[in-house]
Amino acid sequence: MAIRVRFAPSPTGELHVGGARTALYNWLWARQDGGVFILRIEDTDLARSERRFTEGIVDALRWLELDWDELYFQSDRLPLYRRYVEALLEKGLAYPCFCTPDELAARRRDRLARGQIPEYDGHCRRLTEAERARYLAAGRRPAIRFRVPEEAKATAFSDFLRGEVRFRRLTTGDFVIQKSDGTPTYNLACVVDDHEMGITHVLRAEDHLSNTPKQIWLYEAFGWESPRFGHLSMILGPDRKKLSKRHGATSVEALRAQGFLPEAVVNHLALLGWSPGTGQEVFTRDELVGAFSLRQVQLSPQVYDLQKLRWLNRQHLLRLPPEELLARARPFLGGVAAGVARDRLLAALDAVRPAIATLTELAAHPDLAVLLRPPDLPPEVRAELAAAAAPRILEAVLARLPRSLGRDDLRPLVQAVADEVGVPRTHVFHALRLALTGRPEGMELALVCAVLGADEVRARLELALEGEGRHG
RNA sequence: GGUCCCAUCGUCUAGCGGUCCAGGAUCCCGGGCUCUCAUCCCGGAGACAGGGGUUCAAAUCCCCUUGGGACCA
Repeated sequence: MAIRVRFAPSPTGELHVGGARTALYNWLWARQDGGVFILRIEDTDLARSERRFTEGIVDALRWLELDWDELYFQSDRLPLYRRYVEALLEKGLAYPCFCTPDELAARRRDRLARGQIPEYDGHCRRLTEAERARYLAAGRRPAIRFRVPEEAKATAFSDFLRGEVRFRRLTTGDFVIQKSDGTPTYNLACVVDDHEMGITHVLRAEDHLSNTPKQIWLYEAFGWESPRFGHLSMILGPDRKKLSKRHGATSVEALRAQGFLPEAVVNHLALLGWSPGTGQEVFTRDELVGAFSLRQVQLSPQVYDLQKLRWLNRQHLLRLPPEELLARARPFLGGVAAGVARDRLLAALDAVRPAIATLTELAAHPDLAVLLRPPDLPPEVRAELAAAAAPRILEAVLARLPRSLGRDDLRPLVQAVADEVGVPRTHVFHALRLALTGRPEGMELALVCAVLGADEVRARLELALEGEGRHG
């Protein structure tokens, strides 16, 4: 039977890299297994969920091209959860709890002071009908708690990534499954949905490991077969703490804005906690679907590292066809590319790409601006071009400039000019570079000339000489 | 505080009892290529947390300690 897996984010923030990795691993598994990948938005916490986050997460997953087969919103399913809570109440497996947050907090302090575990003390476990009626009459809205069976306090399950996980005892007592406002808690909604949706394997991060026993008891209370659970490691920041906003670019959205390619982000996330064992580092999405295996996932937490992402991004950038590179770079180019002919743009982007790691760097690279339009020559550059042999060098280049200037044509030309003027070849390169680009460093000059073309080179040289005349 | 998970170069990892004085990638450093800055190529530095076992043999298995993380509050 094919697997049914899901990714179930809460829309309380942007999609961060940890969530994205969980989504990716589920997706890879489903795709290579011919299974079903379900996206479920866990938006029952009305206070913390926001629509814009839902949209952001969905956008981010689309951008990563992690397509889902089914989509659900828990907020559409509230009556369902209530019905199942009702069923537990009827079976006596759950009960209303009228304790207020203040009362709970006070009693928890008491327990702590006496050195006891700060679990729920079961205050409302055995209320009589009369007592319940009195609370209701007083206007108290009850939460619903799950009655944890004594024998369930020690429980174990087989994690399909970690093997046997054994909990010696529970530390929370009867836990809430429905809040006093009638909305379900995470564990309840999660169990109901995983069952209703026929989830076969729950592949999620380690932060849910300690929730698993509670969910298993719920499955038992409902009389359902539970899915199999597997818990991935956490992704940490450089300080080895759970990744959060203060670590900078931790959301997929932020990575996108910084000019990372989705295929690079996917590649990087795949390698963060998984290894093919072959030494291959650069993967296309299809290659990942073929190579990925849960047997090779690392259980220790990993530190998120932008360096490796940058390197991978560069590898993927280098592999893009020029047309595709332009399409990807477009949103980042802004005014730099305004009014530039398409062919020139294609050639310029292609020429600059070995020098950069991200699309933002590409757009901001000085070499790119210089290839797209003539530079303003700064005063010190003008001065240098007016001094010594520079004017003679430029004149000589102009005189020998061929009709078309390929990448291999510059070197002989420079050599000839050097011989003619009687200066070292490097002086010719230097003067030419200054005149053409306005800067002392930059990409290979022959490439600059090839991209610019003979006409543009001539125009820029004339401009430089003219300027020299004016200021000389 | 309790419960659970984890432990190989700074980082991501290979290694699943002998082929490991531990391999790859990234980062860093040096050299080469070169008109410059990069790219690229070559080289270098850099790790089995500690201690006990088990075994002819342990990075690999077990235990303890230490460390890191998560969850419940």
